[in-house]
Amino acid sequence: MSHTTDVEVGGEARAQRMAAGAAGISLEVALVRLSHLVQRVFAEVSRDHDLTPQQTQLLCRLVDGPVGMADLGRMLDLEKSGLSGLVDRVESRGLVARTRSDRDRRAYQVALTTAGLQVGTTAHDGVISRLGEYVGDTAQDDRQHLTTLITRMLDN
Amino acid sequence: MSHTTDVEVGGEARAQRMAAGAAGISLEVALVRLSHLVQRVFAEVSRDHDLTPQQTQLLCRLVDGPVGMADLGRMLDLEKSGLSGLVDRVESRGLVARTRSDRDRRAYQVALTTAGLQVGTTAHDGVISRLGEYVGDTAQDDRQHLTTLITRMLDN
DNA sequence: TAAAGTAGTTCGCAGTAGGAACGTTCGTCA
DNA sequence: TGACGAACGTTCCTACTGCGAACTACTTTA
Repeated sequence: MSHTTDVEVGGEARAQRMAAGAAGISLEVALVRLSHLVQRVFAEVSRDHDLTPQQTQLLCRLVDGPVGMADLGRMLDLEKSGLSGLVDRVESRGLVARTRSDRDRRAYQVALTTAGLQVGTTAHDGVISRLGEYVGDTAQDDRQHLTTLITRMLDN
Repeated sequence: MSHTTDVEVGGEARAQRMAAGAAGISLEVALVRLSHLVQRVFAEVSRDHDLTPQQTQLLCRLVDGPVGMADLGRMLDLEKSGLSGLVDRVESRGLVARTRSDRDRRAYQVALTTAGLQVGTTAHDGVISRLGEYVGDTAQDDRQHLTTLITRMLDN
């Protein structure tokens, strides 16, 4: 009854499609590949700063100012327990600090420390500039247009 | 000398920018957000199939036919040890099988089993169709425009 | 003021992912 | 042919990720 009884191989029939590159693909597939590229950029930049991609993501989300845990969880699509752990680890590196909210004494505000602001800013800039290299020399009009298209997807 | 000595909070100055939504952002930031959206779609679809996002990613990469471990590692940006573990876990669910290559007796070919092809195909289709919903009623011209930009980035 | 809801934490667990050390097999060069 | 270096994978170890459940503490509501 184990899985070893059924290991017939399937799917060879589709192998004739072009195997690599990014030629002749649909927008949806392109989006998946793009996401992968962005993740890789994050991973590379993170390594430069001795952070994990998620930690970098957290720092980048804080450069515009402190955010409450609940909002942060929504931003990062994390369950509260997962976020607790992430903030714990980054806090233990002295990059982030928790402060009790004045209005609601249950809630925390998560803010960058001085060191965290430094790391977060350069990491953020690093991600943006590397992505900029991939985007290349696109006219300002096109950039604006594409940004609008993407924004519409995001607001969906 | 511990980190607890320096927890001054910085970065408040930037807080005046608009905090939420996707308004007034650069193309690069839009790309990061978009990547996040794709990851979320993967997570949702994966949950429907009782898989993790990475396992889904693996299956989706195999629907076009068997792939060697080394190529798979390049595709998924994984170190060989990480890939070993991933394939182990998916294999133990009977969704994938390793076969020794004929030409090179060190190498494996990873292929979907019959069950794996089923799951992989529906997961793949699920991701594509959900992304299609986000793309929504984007004009054909605009779709093409976006696809072209992304393709150029990927070929970089 | 009691009940219900919200904000976070802790714990346990499975999965992710890198690095180092290792065994095999392959290709090449003397 | 035989030795050596390179390539393909695996195992072990470690830190991190992220979910769910149970819990504490504060807030809101009725």
